[in-house]
Amino acid sequence: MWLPYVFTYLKMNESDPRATRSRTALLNAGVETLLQNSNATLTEIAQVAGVGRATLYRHFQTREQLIIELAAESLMATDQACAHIRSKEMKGREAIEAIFTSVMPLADRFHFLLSLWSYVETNETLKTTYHAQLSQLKARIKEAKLDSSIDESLPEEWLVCLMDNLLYTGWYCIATGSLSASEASKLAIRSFFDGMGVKTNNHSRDDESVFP
Amino acid sequence: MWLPYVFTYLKMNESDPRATRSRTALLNAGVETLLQNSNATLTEIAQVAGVGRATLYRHFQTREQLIIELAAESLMATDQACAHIRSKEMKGREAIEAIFTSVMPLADRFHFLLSLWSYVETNETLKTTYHAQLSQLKARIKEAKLDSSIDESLPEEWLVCLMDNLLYTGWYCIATGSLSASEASKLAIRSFFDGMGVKTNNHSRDDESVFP
DNA sequence: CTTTTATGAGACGTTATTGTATCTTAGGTT
DNA sequence: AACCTAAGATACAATAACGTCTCATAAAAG
Repeated sequence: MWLPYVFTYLKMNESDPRATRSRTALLNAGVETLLQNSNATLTEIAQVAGVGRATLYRHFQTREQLIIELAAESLMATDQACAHIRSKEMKGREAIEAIFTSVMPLADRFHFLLSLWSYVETNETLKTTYHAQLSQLKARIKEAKLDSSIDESLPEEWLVCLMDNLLYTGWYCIATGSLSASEASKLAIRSFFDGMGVKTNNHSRDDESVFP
Repeated sequence: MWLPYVFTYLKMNESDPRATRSRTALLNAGVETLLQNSNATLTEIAQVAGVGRATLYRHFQTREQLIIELAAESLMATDQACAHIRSKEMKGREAIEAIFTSVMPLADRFHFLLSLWSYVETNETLKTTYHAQLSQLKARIKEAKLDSSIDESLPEEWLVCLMDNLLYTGWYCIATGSLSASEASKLAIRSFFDGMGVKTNNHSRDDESVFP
């Protein structure tokens, strides 16, 4: 499992099952609590985790370090969700559809990451990882333009931001319970390539309507 | 001009030019400062406004009241930007295109409103206004489905959230300087109805590409 | 069974921000 | 010119949250 090499703070033996249990509980509680309220206190996070506040401070030196590590885990989760896209060397539209399909079940983590971006911006390791992901995404967009899946006149920044926000839209609809992750990813793919108009020609891979 | 009837707190004569000047400066500084950092302090807001902190407290009883009033102004701004759509009784796709065109120059206010939603949720007047706007938007979407501009199988919640996020995408690109409000609204309209694929048929009103 | 170590509870100090109050000054009205 | 009133500076009190420290307990290791 990914080791938090981004910083070296460590007060105890991480292989002790009590320490592993506490740390995992804190990270999970951190995402859950901070997604609901980005100003949630450390006391609230510890309570949700079911551990003492002093224990939280044994695992994370400061509030900022907890958040940085939560952001690192979210980045790593989305990165690992896309690992098969790299290993299979998917390109263009195929890769973009796979990104939507793979990341949408993690849309909560993705949204969480964006909501705490001001913390992430100060951490060089996280910025490096994020920018590596962004470069790969831009390469896939460029390929989709070459294979005529995307109109090549469209600005790259708009396309990247649109993909981010389609993931957000999916997260929102999943969170409110109106869509499953699968439905949301299909709608995101359709929104991205075909828009919300009535379908008039058959260049979409998934031809049948998302809803009967 | 819209009077903040949502609450009756008022310590001084609002028609005094000094009071009007201070209040306007505080509201503008409030949006600017809180957009950058939703946790900005009242001291920071007063400094950006160029008024004393005590003056801020003469105009707004608490931090929360300032924010509620900022949200009210943002709601009113977007509502007034769409007034001509109502007065001309625009429907369906025409109305939706006009919404994008009218609101996009106010995308910063719109984004600001969404970022402070947790405050708004506690204010009945703001919620009422927002839900009235939402009902009108849903009516326009329903009309667009009837005039075959939107695939009627698509879920309403997705469509509404997508429009919100297209405005956010526009705001982001305007804020980073890569697009003008006009360019952004055209891209939002195209993204919404046609998606990012290569154009293969001519059902869009604005047929020429956004970019040559 | 003994030793080691992670943890929980609680006390404490520090800091930042909010909110209140007062006095003096200067802008606006009559 | 006189009067009224909005504002700026500053001091003060209260509160919330962060971060540190200590002691006793219990879980894990040997």
